[in-house]
Amino acid sequence: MFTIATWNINSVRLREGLVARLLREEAPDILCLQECKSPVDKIPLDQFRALGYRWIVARGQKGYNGVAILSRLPLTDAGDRDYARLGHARHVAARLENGVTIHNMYVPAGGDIPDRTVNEKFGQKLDFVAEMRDVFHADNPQRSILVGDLNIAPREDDVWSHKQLLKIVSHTPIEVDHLLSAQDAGRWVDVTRQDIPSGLLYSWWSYRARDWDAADKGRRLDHIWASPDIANAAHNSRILRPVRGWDQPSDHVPVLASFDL
DNA sequence: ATGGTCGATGCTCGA
Repeated sequence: MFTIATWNINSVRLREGLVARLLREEAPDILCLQECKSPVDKIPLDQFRALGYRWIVARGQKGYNGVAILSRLPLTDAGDRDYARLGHARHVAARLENGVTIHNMYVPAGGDIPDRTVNEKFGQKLDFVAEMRDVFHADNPQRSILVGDLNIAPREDDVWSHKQLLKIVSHTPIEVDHLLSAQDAGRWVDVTRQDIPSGLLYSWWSYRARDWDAADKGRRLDHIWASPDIANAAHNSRILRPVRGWDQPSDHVPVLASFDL
């Protein structure tokens, strides 16, 4: 059995202490981070290594994006893909000794206006997710786990108000269609919703609220998917809402799942 | 309809 966590950390250097706290308190076997906002050689790896996370696979760039996989189980670098040819560090994969492949993804946020004719970033987001669909269609994932900040909340109960968010980037019908097409192309199972089939679930709350907890205007942007051959091994999904209340928090909280493999 | 807050960078952009 192993546990995996995904967390958009919004600067791994600023929040090195929060990462260490999560590793100490939850001790996931694998932690996938997004928005590290750091070149790989400036990620503070020594503290993570000291906590037992000796295997690290990462892609980085200065100031923006960046993905990293910290693991206390041996794993090897399984490459990356430049989805939508953006030249951004938004994907990296790793392989465990049991043959399981882990994809760590950071889908573009997509800007404010949900119209690709006036907002290039929205088009890039759609293209990114469409390429995910094509890749998974061409080569159906097996013994694979996909985690990350997908920046789309697909279900009505993944947002605080379905109606009020229909024209808000992250919950527009075209984004949801794209995400579900990518999920379906790979026969991916949404592990979090397999474990927690109903009810409101959020993994992100904006910084721009006076009181994020009281307002509770969240969205489920962070996901854990599994290929169908291992999806029944998944259990014990959790979203760590209290982490949003830690000092100097990320606007995202960790999402976890366990796999009996 | 608007503005609200973060982080990295370097006096602005992306989220």
